Amino acid sequence: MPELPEVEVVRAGLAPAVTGARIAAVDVLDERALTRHDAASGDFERLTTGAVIRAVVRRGKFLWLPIGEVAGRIPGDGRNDSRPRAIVGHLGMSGQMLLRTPDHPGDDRHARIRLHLEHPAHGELRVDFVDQRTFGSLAVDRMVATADGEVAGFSADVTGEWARSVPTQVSHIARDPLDPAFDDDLLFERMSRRASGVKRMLLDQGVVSGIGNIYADESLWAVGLHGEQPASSLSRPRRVELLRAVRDVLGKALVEGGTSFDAQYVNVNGQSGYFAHSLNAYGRAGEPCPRCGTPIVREAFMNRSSHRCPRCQRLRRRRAATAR
DNA sequence: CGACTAGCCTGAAGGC
DNA sequence: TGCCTTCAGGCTAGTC
Repeated sequence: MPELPEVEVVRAGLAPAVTGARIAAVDVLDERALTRHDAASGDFERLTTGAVIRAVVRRGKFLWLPIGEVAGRIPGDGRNDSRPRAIVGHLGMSGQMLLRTPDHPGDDRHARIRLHLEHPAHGELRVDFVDQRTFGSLAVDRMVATADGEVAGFSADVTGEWARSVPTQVSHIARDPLDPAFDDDLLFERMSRRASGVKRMLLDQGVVSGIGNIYADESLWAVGLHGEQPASSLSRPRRVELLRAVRDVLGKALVEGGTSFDAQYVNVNGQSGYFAHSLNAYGRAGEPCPRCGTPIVREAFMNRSSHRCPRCQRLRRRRAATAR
């Protein structure tokens, strides 16, 4: 469930608590949480233990924590590679980053990885990576300079030496629509070359990141577009409209998620339904469209579901294609 | 290169 | 009561 707004809530909650903290110890409780960690680069525990967390950064649905040296020691493999590293995290479907006190009972059935931290101001604390369905993961990764030279993602501090670097695992992920460096014209241009449906494109993290099934459906509902409408068939004004809707939907969800956020408990499971009460199409099959009253329909799409209003969101075929 | 799909995974919910 | 199927869906790797 976590899409851009939920991941940003996690980032914003985590950042003040862990920035500047030293990783005193690491418990890997389930190796499956390290599926994206390249074992050849070194042992996850060894690469992280002793490191200091410099920031918490997000691009789309990816989070990363740049880590640096502490007390004269550079955590690493000793191969004298000075490129900075980061702990990269993806929450997958059910991942959570739970901020806890060190004495919190360790009875979490789905706790996969624990980071025991020492913060100069806040003392000892713990970050538990909890993930029921194990689609999420943590990894240590090298950082590379961003292709456009701009700040890599969203964080409070954009002046650190890591600010214009992105983990290699995230380098192929496009910027998200709320990123100040997002290139609107580049997106519109790429749409011209997309014969596939506009929803498929919205979900392609290499084109525009941060959007999942929920906010894709909501954005398409907002502008009255059918998800199977070929991206290349949209006029420029329609593309502009769609991007504006995406930003609006993500932004509103962010505000709502942010207001219901409890700093002591970073929950991204969607259980508290950050945005659930303001959904217009997603998950509302059979219920009246808030705009026209026609029942919302649910349709199979890419091994999941699409929700749309059959009246407001019609497929508009080109005249040439339907000529009889 | 773009387009598209299988597979990864667990727990809740519904049918019989 | 209990077994079975379906559903949730982000991402990667692979084919065409």
